[in-house]
Amino acid sequence: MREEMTKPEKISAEDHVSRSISAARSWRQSQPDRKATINDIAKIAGVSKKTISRIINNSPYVKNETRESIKAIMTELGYAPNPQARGLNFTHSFLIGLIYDNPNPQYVVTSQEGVLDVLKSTEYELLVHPCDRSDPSFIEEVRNFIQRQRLFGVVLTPSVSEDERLAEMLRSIGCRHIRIASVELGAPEHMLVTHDAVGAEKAAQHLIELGHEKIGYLSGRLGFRSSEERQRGLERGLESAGLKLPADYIIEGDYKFESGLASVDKFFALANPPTAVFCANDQMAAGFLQGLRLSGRRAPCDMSVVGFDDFRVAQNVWPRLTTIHMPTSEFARIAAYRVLDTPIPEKLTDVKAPWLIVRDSTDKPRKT
Amino acid sequence: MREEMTKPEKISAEDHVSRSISAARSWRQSQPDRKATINDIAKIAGVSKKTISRIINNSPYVKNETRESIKAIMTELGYAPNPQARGLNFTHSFLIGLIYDNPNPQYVVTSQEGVLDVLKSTEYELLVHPCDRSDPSFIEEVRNFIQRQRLFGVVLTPSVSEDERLAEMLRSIGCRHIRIASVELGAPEHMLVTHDAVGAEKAAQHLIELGHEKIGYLSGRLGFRSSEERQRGLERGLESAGLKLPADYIIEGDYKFESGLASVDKFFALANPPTAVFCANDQMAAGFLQGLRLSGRRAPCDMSVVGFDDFRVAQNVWPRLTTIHMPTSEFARIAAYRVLDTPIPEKLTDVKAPWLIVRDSTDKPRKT
DNA sequence: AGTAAAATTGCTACCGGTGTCAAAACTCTT
DNA sequence: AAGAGTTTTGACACCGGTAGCAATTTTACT
Repeated sequence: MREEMTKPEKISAEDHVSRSISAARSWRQSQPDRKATINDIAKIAGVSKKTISRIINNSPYVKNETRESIKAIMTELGYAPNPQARGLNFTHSFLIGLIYDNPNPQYVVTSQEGVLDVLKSTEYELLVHPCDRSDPSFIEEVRNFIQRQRLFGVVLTPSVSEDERLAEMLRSIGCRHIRIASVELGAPEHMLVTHDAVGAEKAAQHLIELGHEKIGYLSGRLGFRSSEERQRGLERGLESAGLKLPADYIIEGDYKFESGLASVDKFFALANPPTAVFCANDQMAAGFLQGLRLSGRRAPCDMSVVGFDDFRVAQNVWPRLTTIHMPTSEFARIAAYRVLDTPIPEKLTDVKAPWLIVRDSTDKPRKT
Repeated sequence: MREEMTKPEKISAEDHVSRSISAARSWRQSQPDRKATINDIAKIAGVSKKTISRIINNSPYVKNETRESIKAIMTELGYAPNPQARGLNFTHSFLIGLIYDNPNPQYVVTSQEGVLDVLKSTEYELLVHPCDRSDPSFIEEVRNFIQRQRLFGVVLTPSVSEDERLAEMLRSIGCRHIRIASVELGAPEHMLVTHDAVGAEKAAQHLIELGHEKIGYLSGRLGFRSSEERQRGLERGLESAGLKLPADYIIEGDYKFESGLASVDKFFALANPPTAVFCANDQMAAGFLQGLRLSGRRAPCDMSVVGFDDFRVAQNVWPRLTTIHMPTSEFARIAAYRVLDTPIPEKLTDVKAPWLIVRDSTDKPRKT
């Protein structure tokens, strides 16, 4: 198309690219098992480091032709910039932390993989960091971790996410953070609210629709916001049907299977036992089902049981649990996007409060 | 003790230290929210960077007095060297990778925390990396991950640990690695063998001692070494009692709950069903128990069931599972020590093959 | 005290990138 | 063809560390 003299110094863009590629190939010949650095790429392309750097960082100030041939070289050599070296200039590394103290492996793995899924298409990596809130130096310990690694930001899951001192520390050292929690505890820009109460309310409604009027609550660990919120939601649901949650219908659990099992006797020791129990999580509900069986009873005929979380256990017990589905993975993804300050994809923008999944552990109360 | 003139230039070591500390304090005054770097420490201590570096790296060529006062400054300022900057000089970062594709969250979390527990007292951090062996570019993907992050080393858990192409790639790029696997697959210096067959043999012995002679096997996913090994162990146990595992007593599962559930009908469809079933993992055993119940049967009276792993689910089902305890966390720790090339603490040196845990899902066969 | 050996310490370059700012190479006008 | 404005590019210092080797101080010994 274009009319050009075939002067040696006037070569087309394609030629430029293929010339670069062959330069890259011959470099690889001479340096078989060394990974290319920015300097190598610069040398091969015959430009300065800075220009390569511009391409790494998507600077617009690079001629298209130059960009093409450099990119060709990078592809040819499988070049990837060293994140450590990059992080050295910025004040942070390209690492995100996932800070958790949740004892439920399913929860941990689900959140973890949610975050990882988002990071996969970025230059960031995930550092996992379990912690122990009961350790007096735990704040210090987390701070050291963050500062040593120059973390870009962290995602906090319940129940560490509920810790105000931790949040304050993060604020004070200027570390980006998103707290996944059942309710808004602090500055909204750092919160990702899972609205446990709304989920619990749906559990209540479901039981009420089935005809239950005497509904008990098996709580999670004392002092955990999630447990309080789930109770609050239950109460709200009962209230809007003109019902109440009497104090003796609340049995204290600790989110573990055993406490669910043990609670059965406590509920049935009541003068007027409930006909349905809402458990603060699936683990306890599974324990509850087992406790029922141990005492010669069965769900749902002797007692309706509702769980919370909808982890795999909910489908692995018999009867399979009616439960509240918590979109844990989705929340983790959203948290990751927000930590990175990246727009949240449409698919996730309407992730909402947890919802009800009806299975086999709930039915009408026996004596209507 | 020592006789000394109180010349001004002769000050005691303690003075030196306290002088350094107050210098550090006043530095912090002037730079309230900046983290100290090696340069700051050097300036405060009045020595060169290199000397600080020597202390960071435990070089013996530093006078004790100097060391003390510099250490005091570091402690006072909470100084920690930037691992990125350090990694830039070495050919690797201070990051360890945990590469997994195990779908069992309990397994993942247990291994992960085992490794983390070891890394806690080191300068290394853990990068988790789930992967998908069915993805054709998975080797490439893992290689990119390792090379981009300049990982110091990786721990591989089953079943990625069984992948020979992956192991070959790691060898070729010179990345330290330990493969946790049920049997020795490659160079022993890279293997950590869990001896699943030995565990399975114990399961067989247990059932045989109870009087079972017709023992079935519910396999894990086809092509997984762990499943093959567990079968091999079972067969070995049977053989040494003069028994055999007939081909139709082997039902194919996939390690998931559902396949355990579904297998019940298959076993009972046999002309001469077994009186006991050894399941390749607890998940399937839990499913098997559920399947029994669904078909109106019960363990252990209608069928004895043995699992493998001893994860929490084993205690959460009813009847609680007799199973083979796999010391997953301990193996993960050992792998971590070996990747770091650190001596393995005594407590772990005698971690051995998995062992039997007898609970409620096994008993004598009904008709003796 | 003088000197060699040993113990400390610092200088300088470098790891693989990025920021600043000025220089060079193009446009477009006139 | 020169001048002015834009677009590209590069030189250089620097991020926070480490390595090699030379320089300095201390110690031991005559």
